[in-house]
Amino acid sequence: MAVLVSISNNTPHILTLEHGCSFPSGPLMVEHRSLQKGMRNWVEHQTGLKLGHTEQLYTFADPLHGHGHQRVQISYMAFIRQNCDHSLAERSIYDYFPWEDRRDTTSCPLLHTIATRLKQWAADNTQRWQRCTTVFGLENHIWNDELSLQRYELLWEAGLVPESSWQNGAHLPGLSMHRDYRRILATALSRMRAKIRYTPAVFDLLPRQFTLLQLQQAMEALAGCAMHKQNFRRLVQQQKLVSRTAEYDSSPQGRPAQLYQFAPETAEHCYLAGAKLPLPAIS
Amino acid sequence: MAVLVSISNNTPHILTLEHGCSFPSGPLMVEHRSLQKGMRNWVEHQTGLKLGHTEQLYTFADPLHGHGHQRVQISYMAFIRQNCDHSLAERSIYDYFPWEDRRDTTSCPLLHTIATRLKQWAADNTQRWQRCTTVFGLENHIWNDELSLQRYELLWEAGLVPESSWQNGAHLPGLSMHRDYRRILATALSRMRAKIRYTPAVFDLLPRQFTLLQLQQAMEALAGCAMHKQNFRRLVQQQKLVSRTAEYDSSPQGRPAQLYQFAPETAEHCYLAGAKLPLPAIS
DNA sequence: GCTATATATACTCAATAAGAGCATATATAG
DNA sequence: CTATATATGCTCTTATTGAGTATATATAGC
Repeated sequence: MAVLVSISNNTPHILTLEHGCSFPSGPLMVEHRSLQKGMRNWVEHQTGLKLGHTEQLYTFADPLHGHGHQRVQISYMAFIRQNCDHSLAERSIYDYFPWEDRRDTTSCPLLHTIATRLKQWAADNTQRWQRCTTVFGLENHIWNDELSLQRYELLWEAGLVPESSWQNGAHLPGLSMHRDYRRILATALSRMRAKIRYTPAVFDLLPRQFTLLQLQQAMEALAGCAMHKQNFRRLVQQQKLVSRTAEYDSSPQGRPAQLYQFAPETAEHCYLAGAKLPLPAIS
Repeated sequence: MAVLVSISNNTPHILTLEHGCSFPSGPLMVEHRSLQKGMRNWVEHQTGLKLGHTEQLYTFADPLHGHGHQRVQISYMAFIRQNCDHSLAERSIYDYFPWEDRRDTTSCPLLHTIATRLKQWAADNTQRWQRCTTVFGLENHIWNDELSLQRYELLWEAGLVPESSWQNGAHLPGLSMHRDYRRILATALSRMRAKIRYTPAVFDLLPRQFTLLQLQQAMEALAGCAMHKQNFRRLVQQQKLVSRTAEYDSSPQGRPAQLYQFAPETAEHCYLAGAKLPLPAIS
């Protein structure tokens, strides 16, 4: 099972089947040297895509409906370069987790709803409310973009998503998926946010040549929060992550942006985090 | 397959079988609700141990010797509280990776050896040498404790460990394991170093009550580098991670240290990194 | 009681790194 | 010439962190 991630319209998307309800998947092939090679192989056959940065997410027992059997599912996450052709349906990751996109924070009504309903759920259980505040960055806590899985699990426990068996009252907006696939997606989101921060994995999502603004917007799209332009560029250029090319972007308007390319000298490690815009604490 | 980690003698240890060459392992049980539950179950049956922080490491295809078949191996890492009784043989993690223990950096001859041999291997391949310097913190790079897997893989590629098929000349000191289990162990080391930094997982390795020095020494043991005492305490107490108990350590000599316990209010997230002692760059 | 020892604390200080703002340069379309 | 959108340069404040100095506290042994 593969969570295939790409960026379009400045938003992270996944490639889905069954109207956005499941991921492409394939068989465990014995003849391949490794499981990852096998996965690359069937993804390529199904979609014709070349995969960039790839990592294993999680292996779990998938109860086959109807039978008393279980099947082992191994989930992967892989990055796909922008503007690649394929036949699968793209969905925005934030269609599944609207609360994870905080790029536009000018009054975020959804988070208010969540806070209110979580407070109802926590009631007078202070430890439970403590968890809510740290995970959702409420009160005087700060929002941590890598806690997307914990947030989803908290909403699940609180019965605010349709997947919860004891779901009571209106659930939150956001597309659902089959089985516990939305949980896998939350895991993938958390992983990709961690990965782009400390490794040059973003460059596998961008075209070979890109403007610094495109790079920043890709980071913002994945992290789900806006960044300070000057500080971001300071960070990128200090680390010599990119080198300028001779070409310029043929943008419709304004000064043409210089095109850059990834300079893979520092391939193992980098730091692309900081430079955030102020995220007002929501109480 | 489970990498069971505990701390004794201020050093991280793993529980092993076959003279330190393999990990305890058990069957995939269909009747359990999740794979992790199943793993906990057979570990408990084999060893009688209660597991603390547990996470899945990696799933891989294990070629069964002799047959043309493969088997799927799911590896886990789990923490075990100090002073627990069990029947398995303990081995220091640093018996397998001597270069990963940098707590005593007063002239480290092994890293000099590694640097020399890697330089021979890199020869005039500058990109290769670049990788060596970033991963091993050579020249003006800093040592990153979480890159233990990359370091092992680099040594493997360079033919400096006995597992490399093209291993040429004398290999580095350090115990080996069956199959590619030492690679799994390197993954586990990297993961545990990352985990203790951002979560309160260390507390699953310590006794319920511990002194701040014990806590620091546990962190140092896992991270493989020494820390600055005052700064470490500042960090721990700023975050209110621990609360003092009424009791004191009955130490043989010196002022008795106060015993603390984990204060799980901040259960989801914390930061226990900094406060390192200077690590001289080795060139 | 004095000393050696090992711990526990209290501060200070300098060097970065990070967040945030202001200003200006540059190119294009209309 | 102007509106627009981008690309840069520079400053300033604040928080964090690495590192050092000094001192307080309790115990065991003499």
